[in-house]
Amino acid sequence: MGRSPCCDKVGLKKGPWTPEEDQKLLAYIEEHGHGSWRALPGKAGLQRCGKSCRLRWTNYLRPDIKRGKFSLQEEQTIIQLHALLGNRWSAIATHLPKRTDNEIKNYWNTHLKKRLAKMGIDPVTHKPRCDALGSVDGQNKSAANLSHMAQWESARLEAEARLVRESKLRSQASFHSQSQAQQQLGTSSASLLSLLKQTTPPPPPSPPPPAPCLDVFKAWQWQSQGSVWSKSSIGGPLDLESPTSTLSFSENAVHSVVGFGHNSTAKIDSSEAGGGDWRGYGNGNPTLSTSSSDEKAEVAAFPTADDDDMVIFPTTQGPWSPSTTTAKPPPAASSSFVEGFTDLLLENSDDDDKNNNDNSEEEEEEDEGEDDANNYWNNILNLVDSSPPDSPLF
DNA sequence: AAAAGGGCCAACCGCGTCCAG
DNA sequence: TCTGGACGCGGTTGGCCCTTT
Repeated sequence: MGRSPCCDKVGLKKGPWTPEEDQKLLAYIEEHGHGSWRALPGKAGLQRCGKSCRLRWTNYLRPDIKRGKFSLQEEQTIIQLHALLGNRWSAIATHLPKRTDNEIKNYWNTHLKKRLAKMGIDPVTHKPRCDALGSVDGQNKSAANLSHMAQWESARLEAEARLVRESKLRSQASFHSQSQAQQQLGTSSASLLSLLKQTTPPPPPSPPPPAPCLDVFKAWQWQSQGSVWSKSSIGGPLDLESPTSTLSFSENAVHSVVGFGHNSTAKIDSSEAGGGDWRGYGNGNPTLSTSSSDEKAEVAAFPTADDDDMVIFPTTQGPWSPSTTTAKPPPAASSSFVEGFTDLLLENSDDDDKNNNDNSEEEEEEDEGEDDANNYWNNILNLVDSSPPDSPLF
């Protein structure tokens, strides 16, 4: 493949932007919008290629860009999302609305990557490194469990995403095929979470789909009230009987735009869910839950490394409900998002993070190894739980 | 005080994807 | 269905600035 660079034309300026150029670009976009980037430079009187203009706008001139140091919360978000998404900076940036992907990427490469390495966590895989975990068997096992959970979840997501896509294709082919697809979805959920089903009553029969629109990714909803097994933000009784998945079909495909950290319901219209942009799911990282009905089971299930021993994570922050499954209690306190992870971060902060020392007073006891790893991944899971619904990934 | 080294960040490059014709 | 233009994304680079020697 390969296309010639858009700035091959002689006479086009490259390199740092001058204030005059910024002003021209700003003024033009404010008045006309950017429209076609290709055509913009000529209209705006800039000797730049459209790409350069776009970059300058999105990374610097855009009015909604927050500049300056990253807050601790932002750091946590980046790290946790990177654990789930990898180097998909644009996707990560959607969770930090006022930060650009470029900025996040730079910050990661220059600060966070090093800090994680210092913590003994591989910044690429986010797995604790063996040499840093200590030699205690329990610690190693715990780390193995945690990474196993993440890997299992990734695989699960990939499988479900694939099935959603397939179901969409089928639904487009014919109404009959659509029913088939749903059957497969149910089957998939059943197989993926069969262990879970062993300990919970079977879900009620799924009603026929009202429309061929898929509302995917209803799971991981933020529950501000802290109810572990709660229903979707729409309300209604809690369905503990359907821990399978929450892929639902709804009449109206809606984009629900809710701010990060608030009650959120991820909805993706059928075009996105089926034939649309699934790039974000390519590596199977983001979380997808499906259900056979409109019920949204607020649960994420992970096998441990033992695999015969399912761990059920409440996807909300709140008290663990022992009545839900035979599972173990949550492995670490997810209730303190900041404390656990922040301590980890601050503990390993470089000198350049001294501005965050407000929290350092809270650093007290630390259970090295297992607790750290638990906190690390639990916070990642919590973050997924609270991910913004308008993200292309969740 | 000057040179060297490293960190940081804005900008560029090339590839992948989307979409209209 | 195919093709090419346009855009978006992630990796990389160049150069400024700060710190260290």
